[in-house]
Amino acid sequence: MVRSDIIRGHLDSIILRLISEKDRYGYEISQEISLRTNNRFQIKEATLYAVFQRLEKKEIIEAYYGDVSHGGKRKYYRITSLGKAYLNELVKEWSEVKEIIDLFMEGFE
Amino acid sequence: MVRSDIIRGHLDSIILRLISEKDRYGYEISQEISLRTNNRFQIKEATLYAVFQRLEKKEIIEAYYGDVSHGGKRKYYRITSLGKAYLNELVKEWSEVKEIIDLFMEGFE
DNA sequence: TAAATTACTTTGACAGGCAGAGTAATATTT
DNA sequence: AAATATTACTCTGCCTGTCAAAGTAATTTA
Repeated sequence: MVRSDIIRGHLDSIILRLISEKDRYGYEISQEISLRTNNRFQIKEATLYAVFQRLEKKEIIEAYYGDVSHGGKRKYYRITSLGKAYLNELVKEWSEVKEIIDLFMEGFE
Repeated sequence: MVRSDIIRGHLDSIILRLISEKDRYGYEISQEISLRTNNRFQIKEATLYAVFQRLEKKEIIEAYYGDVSHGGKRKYYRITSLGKAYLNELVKEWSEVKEIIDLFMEGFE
């Protein structure tokens, strides 16, 4: 299980990337992250909804209520065009971050 | 220039890695990071010295004063054996983090 | 000798992430 | 039918890492 403070800062990217595939609601995203990472990483509820608030405020995503549910009312998020551009930047940034950290980490041992 | 909140959490790794090569002092590390990343990343002074304090408290590094300097008195840091083990973990963790984030980021566009 | 550079320290603020507690609706079990 | 589990979202208050800003001090260069 990866520490969450090491993923910190990349949550926007992960969540946006999932929403960019298709509109999704919070609980679904949480499950999807656990599934795809094989439980090596789990996002905490409080964190997830904080990310939504942040991204919505910046108009990177927008919300609407779904009609069906198997529990509490689902709030779906879709990515805006601003969000798409932002995600694009984040993806580029990620490859730069990898390069930079690898500069130091590679060739160890 | 990479945002520092995206590097956040990896500073311990970067700094420890540099100290593990040889004993180093703060100002030197700061210069070395700028140099190796070609100024794509610069560590802020306040941050650097906060990292030292944190790592020293956890006995991951230890300090001693150097004799020569070209300015203020140099405080050198060396990595402890505990620190070596810790760095080992961090390096492993980094490759896991890369894998996980790539799970989401790859195949975009 | 004044200014620039090298070198370290401290304080207070901010932002992201989290534990914990709570609300609500639907599904399952008893 | 009632109790319990699951699905689904929200809010408050705390913790930690990073940083801007300001300061101290010694050495080098102009």
